[in-house]
Amino acid sequence: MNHNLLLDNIGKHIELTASEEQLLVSKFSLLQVGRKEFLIKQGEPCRYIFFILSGGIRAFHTASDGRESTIMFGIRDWWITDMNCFVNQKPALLSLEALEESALMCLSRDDMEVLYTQIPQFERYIRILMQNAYIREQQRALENITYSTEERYRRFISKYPFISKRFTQKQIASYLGVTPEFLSTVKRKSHKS
Amino acid sequence: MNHNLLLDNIGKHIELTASEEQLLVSKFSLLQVGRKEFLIKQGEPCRYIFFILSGGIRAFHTASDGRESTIMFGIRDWWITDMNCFVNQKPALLSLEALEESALMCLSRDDMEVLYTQIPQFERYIRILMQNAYIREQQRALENITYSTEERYRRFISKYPFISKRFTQKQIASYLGVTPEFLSTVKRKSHKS
DNA sequence: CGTCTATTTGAATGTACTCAAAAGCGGTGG
DNA sequence: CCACCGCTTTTGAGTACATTCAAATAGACG
Repeated sequence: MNHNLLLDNIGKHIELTASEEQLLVSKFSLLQVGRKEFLIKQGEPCRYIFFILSGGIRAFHTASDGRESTIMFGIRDWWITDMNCFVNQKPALLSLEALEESALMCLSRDDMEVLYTQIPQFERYIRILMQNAYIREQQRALENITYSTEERYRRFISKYPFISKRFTQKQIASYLGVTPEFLSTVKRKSHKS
Repeated sequence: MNHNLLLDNIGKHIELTASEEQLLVSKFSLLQVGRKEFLIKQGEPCRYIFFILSGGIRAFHTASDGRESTIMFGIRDWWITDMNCFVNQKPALLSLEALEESALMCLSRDDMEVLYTQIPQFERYIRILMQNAYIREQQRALENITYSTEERYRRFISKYPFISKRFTQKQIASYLGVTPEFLSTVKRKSHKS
């Protein structure tokens, strides 16, 4: 079933009864998207949070001059959304684009609130998720201001080997905050040493 | 009382009964520190999460070459800790230093777990805090890779006017990830335009 | 197979850092 | 309360890092 991966993920952090599992699963719907389709478009409302069953998703921001900054990559077993817009009901600052054929479980904000109230353990699960997300992002901010581009590239590929294999240099460059041309020369110099 | 500010902060997000408030408050202890004292030292364990009643705290990382990267500033009505180390019981990656005389409410990890279990609403409160912290840090990562130093400086002082008045240029530079010398020239050019 | 996009490479330019020295400012002790 | 000391801030010259623009090559997709 589609729900197994989701329930396994949740089961790593909390325990649910069979009826709670049933309620939880009933609030999700399945979405299949193809390459280059968008889950969320910058400027539009963002109604769902997504759990990725398969495929690959990129979350990015487009500045007024057209430059893209990649905020995160999502693959199997990861959650993804524009959290600020999802939680605070604002127009999205991010776009979410499928980089491959992808399958997702979608949960609306209203249903999420229902789950918080009816399954207190679900709120614990999400607390832990948010906590880990916060720790990760703070770590990223630290690395951004502390390390050189070369070191940040090395750390990225060693921390997310799956991602660095499946996504392009250009996308990784926009995650690191450098141009693809510069990342190319950094890699060349890095190999020589 | 010392607890009022804390209970007011919590009360913005959830409602507690009188007995829950009493239990909650009983788990906190008061700590007063002077200028230049440390709450946490990098490399040592980090047992507490702190709620700031008054004063100012800086969280920073020191790299092997001695450079400091400021991760966050904390003032009255804010929570602060090295979350990764507090949650996962690892040696701290950050130091927390008082920049002024400060008063704090301290909560240990074990007591926090007790509160999660005994007061489900407290877990909701922390879920919301973690959610907001995640959103803020993601926003910061976005701004770091998208905007120029001048723009990031402008955004910082307009978002945190209190902080930019109370803390030094050097500290703000280390938060933005540039040298104090460069921040100085950026400010000069920014004024002229 | 052809087209479109990603990647590499190089030259010129701009951004940010290092090092050094002078000026400003705040805290502390006398 | 003032003077000194230490640290922060400013300023400038030289250097290293990173971008822009352009063109050639290589890969991916239909």
